Amino acid sequence: MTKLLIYEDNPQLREGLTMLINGSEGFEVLAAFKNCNNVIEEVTAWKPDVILMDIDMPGINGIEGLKKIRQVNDDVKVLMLTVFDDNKNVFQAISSGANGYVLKKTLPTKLLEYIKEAQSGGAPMTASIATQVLKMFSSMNNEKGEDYHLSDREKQVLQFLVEGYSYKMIANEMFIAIDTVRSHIKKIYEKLHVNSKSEAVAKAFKDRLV
Amino acid sequence: MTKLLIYEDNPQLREGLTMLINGSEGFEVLAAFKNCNNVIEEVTAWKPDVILMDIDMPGINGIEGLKKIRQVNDDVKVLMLTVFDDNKNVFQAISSGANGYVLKKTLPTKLLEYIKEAQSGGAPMTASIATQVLKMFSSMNNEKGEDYHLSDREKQVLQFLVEGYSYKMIANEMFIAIDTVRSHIKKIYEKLHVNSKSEAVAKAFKDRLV
DNA sequence: GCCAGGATAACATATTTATGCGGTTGATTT
DNA sequence: AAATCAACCGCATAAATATGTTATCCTGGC
Repeated sequence: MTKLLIYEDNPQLREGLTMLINGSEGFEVLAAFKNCNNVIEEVTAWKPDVILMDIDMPGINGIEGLKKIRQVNDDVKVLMLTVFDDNKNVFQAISSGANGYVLKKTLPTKLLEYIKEAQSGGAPMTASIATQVLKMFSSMNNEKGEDYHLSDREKQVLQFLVEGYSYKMIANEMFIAIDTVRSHIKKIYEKLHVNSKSEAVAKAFKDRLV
Repeated sequence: MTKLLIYEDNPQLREGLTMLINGSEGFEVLAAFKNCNNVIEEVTAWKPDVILMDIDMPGINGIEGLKKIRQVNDDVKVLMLTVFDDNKNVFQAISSGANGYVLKKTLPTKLLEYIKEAQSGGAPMTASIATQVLKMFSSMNNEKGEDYHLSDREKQVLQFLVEGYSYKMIANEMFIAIDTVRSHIKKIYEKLHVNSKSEAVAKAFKDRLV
């Protein structure tokens, strides 16, 4: 028997979800709340297997509710519900420890599948969410920004800078004179539009040149 | 009609997949190959909607095959198949432009669902894969490393360093003497175990202190 | 054959940074 | 009351960095 808690501010949807789930074999809604004001106490008292958490709630929103839950319980599976599939929320929910992220419009029978999937350690996501997650992922390390037209040698020097090498050390590593290192670095600064080592390093990280 | 290509070195599985898919309403396997040696030519010639790509193949493996495909075609949906759900492959596949990632053991009917999902722009993943993806994600930005015990003021100074400010500018911004800035920075270096501005900046990025 | 651009190098100079030492003050803890 | 610690400030010195200018060599493209 899968025991659930529901957090959803819309009364119709809250009731609807409760009815749907309670009417299904193997599921039981322990309680349903309209806000997260006492989420910690409620979760510790009821000890549910899975929590359905609406994201868009007045007062304490779903993400904050999720964070509160994770302060006291890492085991309960939390399935985020939302009408929007906007980027920011997905990312935040995931990094805050959500176990799944489903759109409200995908409700009817699939939801029960998702709940089971979450309970058994999976990470259910509706297709559109999964796509977003993959996009974020692949955009995160996409092809080391080839945009500044750094020459091979300049890229090499920048790499050393990022690793904290001094000019002298770089000259040694690359078997060139320190003055040549200077020349390269000056060129790099021009191309990156910076004027100090640490700015160059910061830019390298930000633009994933390294 | 969804048109597919299959890349799978195991003859039994290759045949089995072809049979299964061809026997299903609305799907057609254009061809099935046992390696990726001519993947570019094959894909351009057949123009499939979806490609099933085994990861663990001798010679050119599935990831490399995927990369080759992406050199010439960004539209075709590529669904990776594997027996293992090891971390490295998942990550590589995703960043190389895979549209989905499913375990071979989840084959029978679900696979057809996954294919349809991929074709319609979704990102089908088996539960265990999705879990991994989420884990990677959340491990990537977990709780701005509060581990170095930087004081509030030190964090502030570090922030300025990251933004490329010189000591003098920091002193101005913070309404303190430049010597105080020095003191703070020295303390920061001790705590971060570095000994230059750029190293501190690099560490700040790496450990997500900023 | 000429030209652009990358890689190399040298020299000079001003500024910034790193490091050592010293100190005062005020808030918090023990 | 003593101890601790963050925040503040000063002075001195050596090293590293930033900036400018100039020049050679080599390579690939027009």
